[in-house]
Amino acid sequence: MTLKNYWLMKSEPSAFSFDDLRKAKSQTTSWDGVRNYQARNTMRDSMQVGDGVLFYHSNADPPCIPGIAEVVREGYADHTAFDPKDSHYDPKSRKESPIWYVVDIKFVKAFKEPVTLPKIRATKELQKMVLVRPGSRLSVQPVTRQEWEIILRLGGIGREK
DNA sequence: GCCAACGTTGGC
DNA sequence: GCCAACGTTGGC
Repeated sequence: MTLKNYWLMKSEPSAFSFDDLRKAKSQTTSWDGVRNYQARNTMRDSMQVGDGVLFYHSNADPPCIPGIAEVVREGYADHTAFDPKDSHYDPKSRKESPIWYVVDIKFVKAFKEPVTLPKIRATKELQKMVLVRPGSRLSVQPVTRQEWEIILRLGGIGREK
């Protein structure tokens, strides 16, 4: 048995919001368009079905985590890289040797109260989150189990399952 | 809208 | 392999 891991994934709500995920077909989406190698590696190599995901709204006012999702499909090729008409098209990525990967995530639950970035910054136990590390811009990043539980408590969900 | 910090690109 | 220039991210 493998232990469940936790992650945080950033999205600009104007591009794709947590509510978009809730309303999506099967409440599921493929996390496409990521063009950063570190984030790619995380999705390709580390994220597993059942892992918990904090959905983060960047460039929002205030930036916040509105709720949680879960990984429902592990890393596979990002098809948007193959499509010349797609804004994320990358001619260097070929179907026989893809460069970019996605995972699928599914809506799990909205927080009673979104956990805002100022709230996270003000919470002592969350000072070491990758999210608030100075200079960190990673769009897919690891979250510790402790951080996960604190965020859920702040969001009003409490202990999950 | 500004701009600092970061990642990538490409000339040499 | 260095590093300047450029594009992007994302908080404010």
